[in-house]
Amino acid sequence: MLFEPASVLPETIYDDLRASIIAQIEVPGSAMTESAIALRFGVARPTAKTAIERLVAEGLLRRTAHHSARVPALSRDDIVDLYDTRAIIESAAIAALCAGGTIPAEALEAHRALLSSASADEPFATHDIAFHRALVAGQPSARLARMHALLMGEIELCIGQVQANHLLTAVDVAHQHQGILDAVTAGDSARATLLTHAHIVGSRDLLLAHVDSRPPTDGRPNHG
Amino acid sequence: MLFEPASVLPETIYDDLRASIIAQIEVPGSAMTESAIALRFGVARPTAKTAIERLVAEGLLRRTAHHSARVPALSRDDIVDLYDTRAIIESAAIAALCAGGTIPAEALEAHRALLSSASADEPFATHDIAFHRALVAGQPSARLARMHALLMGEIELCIGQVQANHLLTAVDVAHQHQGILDAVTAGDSARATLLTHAHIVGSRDLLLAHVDSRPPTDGRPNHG
DNA sequence: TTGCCAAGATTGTTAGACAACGTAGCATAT
DNA sequence: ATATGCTACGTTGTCTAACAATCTTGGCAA
Repeated sequence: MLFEPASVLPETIYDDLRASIIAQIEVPGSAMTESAIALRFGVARPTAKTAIERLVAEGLLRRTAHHSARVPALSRDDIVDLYDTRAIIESAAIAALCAGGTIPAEALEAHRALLSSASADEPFATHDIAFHRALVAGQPSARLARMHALLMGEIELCIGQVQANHLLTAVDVAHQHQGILDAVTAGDSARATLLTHAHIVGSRDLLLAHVDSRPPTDGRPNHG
Repeated sequence: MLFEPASVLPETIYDDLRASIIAQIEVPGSAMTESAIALRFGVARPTAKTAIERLVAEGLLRRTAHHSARVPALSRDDIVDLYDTRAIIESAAIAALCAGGTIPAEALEAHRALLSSASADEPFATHDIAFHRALVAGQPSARLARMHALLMGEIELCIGQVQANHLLTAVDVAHQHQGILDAVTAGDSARATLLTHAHIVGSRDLLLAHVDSRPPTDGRPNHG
């Protein structure tokens, strides 16, 4: 993903598990043992192991030595940290993109897809994420793109919640995206940075308000 | 490192190889095959493989499918990208540190060690790096610290060169560090951010001037 | 109730093997 | 002599099977 898809078989398992986690088919806290994954996909345990290790490296699973990997339940602090760091990285990336002044084709495509899913009232999280990924990928710094990719795994967990609970509509998101695109096209770096920051912090606050309104399903915040 | 040392044996190999690469015992371009590493450390090939994969993830090795991992020769563009991204991340981290207003104990310790190596005219790159790592680690955002750790692997490659060629003295570095510490202690976020940025960009420019003054060992800039 | 011990579960590590892929060198044809 | 295609080798990708080390859990005894 960041560098090379080293292999295809673990890649398949990785993709499948990743989708399961983000779609919250695997509830937070549930354990994923190497053996179980291996059995489920009909592969050897080491193969399942590499897939799990990739998800751990990406922050989508957590584990300690000799313990099963578990789907993390993001705390309020995690969400704040995640979005704030993302705002730093992505604002810098948009600023770098302004220097070039051209919008990547993939970003425009994702933007159109988002608009069409808005009128069809379909799930739009995928297109939202694709848009942001494309913008950052189109900017010249490879390291900044790498940082962003590392963050987006966990961010997808959050965006999935934003969409599932209808905290934002596709129209809202598309409108904010349009503003960013306009600023970049105009070469207005300050405005583009500001809008990007506001876009991200806005999503963060909506998600936080939602989390605060409904305390965690389990009443043990100080555990393990 | 970032999350958990999953295992001890690959960790040992990883540490050893990492040190070899940063000390430039392994010259850029040299190949490291899985079998060779396995033989050298007396372990199975998969064990060597995991160590190599960690180094690849950190940017200290590069490889493509069915090719040996190779120590990268950082290009001029790589150096610029690396330092500029580092400036973004680390400036943000120092700003976050100012909110707390307290200097981590490890940072002070590294600072003292740097001063003492200045008077003894010893290698100081280790303490320089430890100082920056400690400052970022002492700041509250776990994700920002993760980004920084990912960057520091390749940065160490550069700092090794700065020291080997005496582009900066330990006294210079310590003086700049002192300024950053003072600004953080005073809670002057703007000044701390500015000094951090200048410190990093200054190192970058020294290294670039050095690289420009002596063209690459091999006369093929447009290759691969 | 508390502490200890043993069994089960899980991961860490290894050995060995075969398959897939890339490269270099050789043989052949022009 | 040169260019082209093929073959053999080196390297990584992936798998199976097994043993070792470690953590947790349950039962038993004081």
